[in-house]
Amino acid sequence: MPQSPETEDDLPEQMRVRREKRQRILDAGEDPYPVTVERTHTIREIVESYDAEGLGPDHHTGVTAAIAGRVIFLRNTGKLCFVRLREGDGTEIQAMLSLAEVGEERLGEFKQLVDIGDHLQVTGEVITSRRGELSVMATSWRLAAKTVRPLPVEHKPLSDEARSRMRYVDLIVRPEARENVRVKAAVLKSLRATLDDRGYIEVETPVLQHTNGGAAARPFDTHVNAFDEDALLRIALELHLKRALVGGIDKVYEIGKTFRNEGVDNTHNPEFMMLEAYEAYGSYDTMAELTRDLVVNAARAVGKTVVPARDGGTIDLEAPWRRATIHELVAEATGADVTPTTTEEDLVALAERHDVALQDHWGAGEVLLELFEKLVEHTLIQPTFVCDYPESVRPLAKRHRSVPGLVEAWDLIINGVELSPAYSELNDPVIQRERLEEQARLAAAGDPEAMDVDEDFLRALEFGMPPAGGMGLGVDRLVMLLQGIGIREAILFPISRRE
RNA sequence: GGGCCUCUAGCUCAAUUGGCAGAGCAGCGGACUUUUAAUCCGCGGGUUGUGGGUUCGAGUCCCACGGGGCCUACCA
Repeated sequence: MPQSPETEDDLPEQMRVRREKRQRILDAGEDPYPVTVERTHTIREIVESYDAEGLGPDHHTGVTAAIAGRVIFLRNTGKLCFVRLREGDGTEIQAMLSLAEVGEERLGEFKQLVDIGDHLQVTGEVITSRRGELSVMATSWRLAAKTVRPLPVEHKPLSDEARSRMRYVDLIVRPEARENVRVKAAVLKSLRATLDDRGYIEVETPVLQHTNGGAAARPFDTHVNAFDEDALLRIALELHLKRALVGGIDKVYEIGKTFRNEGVDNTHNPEFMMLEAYEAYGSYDTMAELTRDLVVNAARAVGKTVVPARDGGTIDLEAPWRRATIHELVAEATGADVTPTTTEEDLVALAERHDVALQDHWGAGEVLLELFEKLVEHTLIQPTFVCDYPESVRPLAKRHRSVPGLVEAWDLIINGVELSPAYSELNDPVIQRERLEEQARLAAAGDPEAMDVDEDFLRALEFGMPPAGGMGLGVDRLVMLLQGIGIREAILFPISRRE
């Protein structure tokens, strides 16, 4: 835990010692935090250039290198010191400091002043040690940046709390933490590449909004001082990307943060990365193909096309994906006959038989959705497109081309978790207004997640939005799936309470 | 929101029935020119989350508050 002691005397012993070392360096006329240090090679360049086994032990390459990295291991023996340096990508190399090469004074200072955790620069010949390990035999050393706080023990895992609160420390001591960062970057790069290859245009749209819309969620409140107006943080990207569609950006996507002022648990963080893509003249069928490509390409990009499932099995993302209607899935799970014409009364009775609690104001659509979420969703381990929802639970989707009462929408479930929704997008401004006004009635009745009537969005639709397919994808959840980790590991700096 | 668990040295964890607060790593001093979580000798390091209470005596028991976790509920 960070501390702010009143005086130096209050510092924990190890911090006091390290501060004293910093001061001693200053007193000796050296800079413990130089602007820059000499660096002729990255550690990676050296490690990749030499094959220590091929060279054999005690080999001298005759090549002099200046390298820098964080001290992660230190062995101060009498006249020969060993120090393991690591650079940001995780590459490590050993440096050796001998009495013969650096002299008694500098060797003594090294032992006195350098700690595990410091950033250190050494210059010397690239050699192999007597044990055959690729090393730099230093002729000089210099601190690149002094570390005044002791690092945690490398061999014991940090507590979960310390991991997420002090990710900077987690990244130093845990390779998986570093890997998660790089995997997420690779996933983002792959998502963009898949979309860019198909001719999609990336845009950015406002985070600060006047109305709540695009999803069912509680927003964060904020305030715009310049207008003295209250505002909201967006819960989805949808309504602005559709405005872009109206304007003729026929294939459009955005990757960005969205914010939902709701629960925090192992699959929910209040701010999270969302991808949404819209394609003019597409439909939820073309979005299914796109989504599968996005997920499979991302999986290939990080070399994880077969991932562990939470039921102990595995998921082969390259295998065929199932497609089933929500009615079929609920029927399958309950053994009851469930179809789009099943009455609300029968659905309520079915919920009672399966101990699914309902809310009074729900209609048939909400009851069906609740049955699905409580009885089916967590059982869908292999990738499944859950299709064709009741109109009332998907207010932004277009009516089904052949089944009355349904809309063309699907949810992709993998490993029991919703990863991606998609619609054939509603573009009739009259019906859209009716649906949003119904949402506004729910909001007025106290539903904190209901959407507002976004008059500007409706005005845009009135100018004509082409028929379109649209999809969304939770980027953090894709990383969770590929890495088999929770959301607090998939997000570099997840939310936590003020300390 | 409800229930259960947890918070002790820089880190990870011990501490019997309420009876001197400990270990490993890390740190400090010493030895060691080939170490890999070195080894050996010696030494420091604590407001036991915070505030109350019970008690001759509290890390331990009670109350309140705070942080974290799990389950549950809610929330796509």
